[in-house]
Amino acid sequence: MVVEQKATIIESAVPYEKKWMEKWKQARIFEADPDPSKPKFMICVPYSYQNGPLHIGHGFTFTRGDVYARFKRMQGYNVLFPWAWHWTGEAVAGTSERLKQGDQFIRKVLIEIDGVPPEIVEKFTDPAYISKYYTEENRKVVEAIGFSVDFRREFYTTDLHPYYSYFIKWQYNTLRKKKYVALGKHPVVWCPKCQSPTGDHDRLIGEGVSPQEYTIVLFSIDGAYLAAATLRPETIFGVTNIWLNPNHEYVLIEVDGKKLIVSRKAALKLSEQKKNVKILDAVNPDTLIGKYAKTPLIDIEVPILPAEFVDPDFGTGVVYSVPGHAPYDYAGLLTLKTSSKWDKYNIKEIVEKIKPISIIKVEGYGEYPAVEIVEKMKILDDKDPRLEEATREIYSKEFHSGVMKDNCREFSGKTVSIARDEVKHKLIEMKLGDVLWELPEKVVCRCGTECLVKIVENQWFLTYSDPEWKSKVKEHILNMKIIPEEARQWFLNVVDWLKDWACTRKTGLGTRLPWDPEWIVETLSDSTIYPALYTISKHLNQGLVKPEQLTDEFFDYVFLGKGEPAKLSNKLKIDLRLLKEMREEFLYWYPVDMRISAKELVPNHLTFYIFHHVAIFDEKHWPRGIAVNGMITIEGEKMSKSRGKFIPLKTAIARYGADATRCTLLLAAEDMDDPDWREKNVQEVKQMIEQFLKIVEEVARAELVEHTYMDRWLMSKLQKRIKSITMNLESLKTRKACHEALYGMYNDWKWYLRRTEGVISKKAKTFIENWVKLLAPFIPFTCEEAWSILGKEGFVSIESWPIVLGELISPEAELQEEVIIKLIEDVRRIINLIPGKKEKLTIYISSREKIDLIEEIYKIVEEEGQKNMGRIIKTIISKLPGKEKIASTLAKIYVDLISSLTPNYKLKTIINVAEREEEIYREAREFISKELGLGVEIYREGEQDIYDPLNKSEITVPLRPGIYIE
RNA sequence: GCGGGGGUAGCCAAGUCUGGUCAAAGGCGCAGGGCUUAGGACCCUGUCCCGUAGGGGUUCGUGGGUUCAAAUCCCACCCCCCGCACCA
Repeated sequence: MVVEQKATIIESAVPYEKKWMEKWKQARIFEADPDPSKPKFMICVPYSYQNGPLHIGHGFTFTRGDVYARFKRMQGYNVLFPWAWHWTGEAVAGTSERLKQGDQFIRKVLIEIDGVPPEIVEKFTDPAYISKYYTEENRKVVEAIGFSVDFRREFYTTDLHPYYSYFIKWQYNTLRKKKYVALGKHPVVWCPKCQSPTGDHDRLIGEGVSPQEYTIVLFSIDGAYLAAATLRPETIFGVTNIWLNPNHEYVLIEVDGKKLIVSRKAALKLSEQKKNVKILDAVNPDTLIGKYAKTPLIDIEVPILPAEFVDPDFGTGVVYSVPGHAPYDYAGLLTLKTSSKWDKYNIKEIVEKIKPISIIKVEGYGEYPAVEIVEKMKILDDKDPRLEEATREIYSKEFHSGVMKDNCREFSGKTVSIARDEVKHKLIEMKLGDVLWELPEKVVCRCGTECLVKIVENQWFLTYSDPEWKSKVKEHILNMKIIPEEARQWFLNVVDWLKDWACTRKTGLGTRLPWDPEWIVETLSDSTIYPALYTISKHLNQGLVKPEQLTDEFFDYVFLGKGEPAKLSNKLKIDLRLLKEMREEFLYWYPVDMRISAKELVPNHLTFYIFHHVAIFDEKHWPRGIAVNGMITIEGEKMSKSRGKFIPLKTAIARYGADATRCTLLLAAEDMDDPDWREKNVQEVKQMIEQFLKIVEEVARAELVEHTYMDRWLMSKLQKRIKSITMNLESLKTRKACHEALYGMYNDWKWYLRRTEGVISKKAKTFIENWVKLLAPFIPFTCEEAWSILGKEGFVSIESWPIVLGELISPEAELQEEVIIKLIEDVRRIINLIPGKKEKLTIYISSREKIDLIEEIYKIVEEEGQKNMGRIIKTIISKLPGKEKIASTLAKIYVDLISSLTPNYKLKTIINVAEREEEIYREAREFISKELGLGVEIYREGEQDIYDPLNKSEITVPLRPGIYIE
């Protein structure tokens, strides 16, 4: 199959990005082979479904993966970051089908949103072509965005691929042997016209509606049964009558050897859910109304009455009435009492005798909650729309806090939620109950047909509900690295709640089930352990092994170590060395160290991924880590092709370049927060990246001086940045890490230049080199460019990650700068407060005696917290005779100083810097003067000839000088 | 309903685990200044309220509580977003 090349040109807005992409490719620096001398790190992201272009949502998750891969690679790990394409599923077939039918909307989306050239859209009537097309295009996007992928290992899924389906066959045979696959049946939303399940996106109406389980309760009458459907079987003890809608026709049907009376529509529904449903006869409800039927379990006779609120299209069209606890039923009785419409039935007398029966005790209500709420809301008949609301209220209250009263046989004293289940089972056991699946809301298929619920028979299930399997999975989840931590509980909950999963389909692309080939393994079920395939796909892609040679025995050996390689080599005619090499390679790379995905996959794919690994592999090969992240919004809105809120990655790259796209995404969110893509942000980031490159160019050109006064500070800051960026990356806090690497470093650099007045030292160049490295995982193209501008050989992508050099950390240099910044800040505040022109700043440094007080007061604060001001004041008075009057003010300033500095600085640092305080201001005098536009004079408290008109020198404390402005 | 996440200044968004350095990072917007032929970019300053000296007052969904001290801990409530299955 040939896919047109012109459709797949991806051009970045930034010229050098293409250059580096090609150089990487040429140098093959991202191809990873086993290397026993290095620790390995295998990272992957879930492959994406090839039914459209990769978009910025993919971009977000995948960029996080790439950043982590690049980071680990620079840290010296042998990193494997593989890639593949998901073709399995029914959506692509749906697109083809719609296109064939001439659906203009889908055509428009393909051309206008996805950017498919109009002349080839016609070929999209072949589902395989679609996936092929997007795979070709998206591969180019993955390269263009700079993901550091080993493309030798690439594959796509389904039996269209030479070997993928052999792998899936092995997987399913293995699961079946272990009894994790079983036959069963399950309800689906079904279109009778299309004769297929109607998934959410195949619907015109009823998105998100899923089948709900009703209990059928059989009331016997004349050798047949009235089949009432209910969500609340426990209310059977409060039944007073049965409702039929007299305006509609009912039918007598035979199911499982029993004769049932239901509405005509219900008969149709039942026939999709039960075998051998036969319609025997029409039944006119008039012939039943006024008669009595026998209630199961309690054997009492209840009358059959007319009610128009009964919807014959819903459930069975037969409703049993519980006026004590169901507002509709009580309202139905009210209607019968007040209206003369049904006089023909002569039921007035019967109706008069009916009294609600109280069977559930619920907080906040008396005997008859339904009666109460109907009266409270002043509802007068069964046509009142507020009955919906009343029903919801009572239903919910009783379900959550209701307890069955004494008149409920063996169910008395049980909570409603438990009794409901038990009554249902009892009824079914007695063959006086059954299950009916119903759609709580109307669902209409895209073809325009109203859907119903069908029970699909002989469906294959993955038995996720198996308690042993579950508990193994849960135990492993407790031991995994899960990022962020909150996701762990979510996983555990999902495992608890997961039921058996229908793992086969009849339509769409995929792999046939080996033992039952009319079924195709469903999309979420054929993509669980494929990362294992990456470890050997490199060899398979070379064509040295034919697909037919990939038998179950082959995979048993390579992945599970079963069997004798020599024998197997003989049998399969696979070179023994190659066979062993594949086994070795699997053992080298596996398990997956980190899998990164959006959080929407937690309740399905990611959990399945753990389940299947646990089921199939040795424990040492189970996944080590999972990181999940939020889902993209665009300008605050959910992504949506139909509303135009959709940005393909190729578009972002073409508009802003790969690095700006990556960086904008990374800066948008981390953990489970949803990132928001904003045009304004990406513009801003693009400029910032340009600014960064400009700085690198300037430094590369600059005449470097040997040393500046700010070098120590700059190096110290650098160490802190390295530490923080590394720590954040380690736990995939990509937002924080990227922010600090870009803006944090930038701020340090700006301050450095501001202080040195643009003079750049050799150390400063070191800072810039480190900056390039620290940014390399985030904006790799720009960093390669920067690296070469700095005159460096090779790729920064495979340089070593900076490590913290403890000896370069200088708290004194940092504190010194802080003191200067604080001084300037204080002066500015005062300048803004006092009127008039300011020309001169006088700084007063505290007397030397005050330095000793720092330690003494520090000790008091340590011992007693900040409470004991008295003791601090006394200490000050004893050390500074004659300062009694201002001792309390000084005490406060001291305490402020100490409590603000001690979290970051050791006492010794503070004292050392205080000793040098005068020197610090004298050194920075010119800078301070320039910053503030004031002349600067410096005095020490107590100095002779001191100029101090406001007596500011007196209330000074070390590192908190007095200020006088005039 | 169940499960998960969240409500912070004009807006976006950190901080919450590990209470005090938080009137609260960063960005945007806005205002003033510098640079520039001009604009853009860039740089500096300001941006809750009050204050002619580095101070004070009131804030972090709402209401309580714990504490010398709460955006941060505890309880209750209100509101928003996401998932709930055969769909990738």
